[in-house]
Amino acid sequence: MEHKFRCECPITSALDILGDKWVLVIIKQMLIEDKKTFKDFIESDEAIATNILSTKLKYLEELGIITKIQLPDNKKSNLYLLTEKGLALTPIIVELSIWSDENVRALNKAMRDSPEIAIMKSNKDAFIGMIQETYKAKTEKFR
Amino acid sequence: MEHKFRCECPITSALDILGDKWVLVIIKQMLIEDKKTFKDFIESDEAIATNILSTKLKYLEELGIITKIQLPDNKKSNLYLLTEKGLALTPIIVELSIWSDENVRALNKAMRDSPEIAIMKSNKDAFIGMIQETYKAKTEKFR
DNA sequence: AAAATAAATTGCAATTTGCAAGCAAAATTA
DNA sequence: TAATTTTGCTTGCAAATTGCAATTTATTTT
Repeated sequence: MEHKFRCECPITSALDILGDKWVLVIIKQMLIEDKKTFKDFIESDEAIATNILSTKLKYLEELGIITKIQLPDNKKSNLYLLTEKGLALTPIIVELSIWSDENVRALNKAMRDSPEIAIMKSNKDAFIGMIQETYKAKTEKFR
Repeated sequence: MEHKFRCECPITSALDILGDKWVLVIIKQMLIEDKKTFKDFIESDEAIATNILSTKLKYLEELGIITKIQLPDNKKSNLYLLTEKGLALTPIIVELSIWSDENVRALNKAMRDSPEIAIMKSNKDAFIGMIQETYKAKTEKFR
């Protein structure tokens, strides 16, 4: 459980947790693509390998960013849900979205455009709040 | 120069570029710790290895996130400066800062607290603008 | 001219990521 | 109820990335 941090800097410490190829992708999939089960993540466009997914889900649970839930009527599939700590990553996801739209599009010709990007930019806080409320509304029945 | 992207998602594409242990740390060091030369980065708290620094600086230059500059009076040390594309990462750095202050502090006892965090939260946009303007003011003499 | 400095590069070890296959428990189908 | 499929996860091994230590080259400084 004890995490290794490179130094005393808050930003670097955040990146000690989030700074890798998969962690924020998994958060994004939960937050805005409605992914909840192991299967959901495996079938996503990003095509994460099962061993890596398994490792990252455990890691995120240990850090309190997600929780693993067993439904009473289904003992096979688990549900992975964002905690408040995980939901609080929404502003970072939104800023990544905006930066990407403006600066990565030229490099990735295949990138899809999000119609919400204009709304997102014109009223960031409202957009962030809306995403978080939508997520809570969709998941509260499982908790 | 051609970058590999995992899929069509803008957020994942941003993370294909930024999602690793070092890229955003280097950006942070330039933006708010005034690091400009190879030596500056090497001597930082994060203690990046020279081979990795060298690789990442080339990578960031290729992507147009930083530029490498030779001063006329010094042919030995190079200056690495953020481009507009790099400066546009400021909101992401600020959001990482806020999330870390609220959610990582408990895990990293050694983390220093930033007195600016209250101002940062109360007026995000102004704070972001201030950081960007300060950076531009400090670096314009080299361009 | 000699020493020191900045910016790398190189070789090798350790860690992380990725692929393919396998496996156990639960759920579905025949 | 027996056979099959699905879900979540583990394991073995290959490939890629990261890290350390030593070396190198081109400038500056002494």
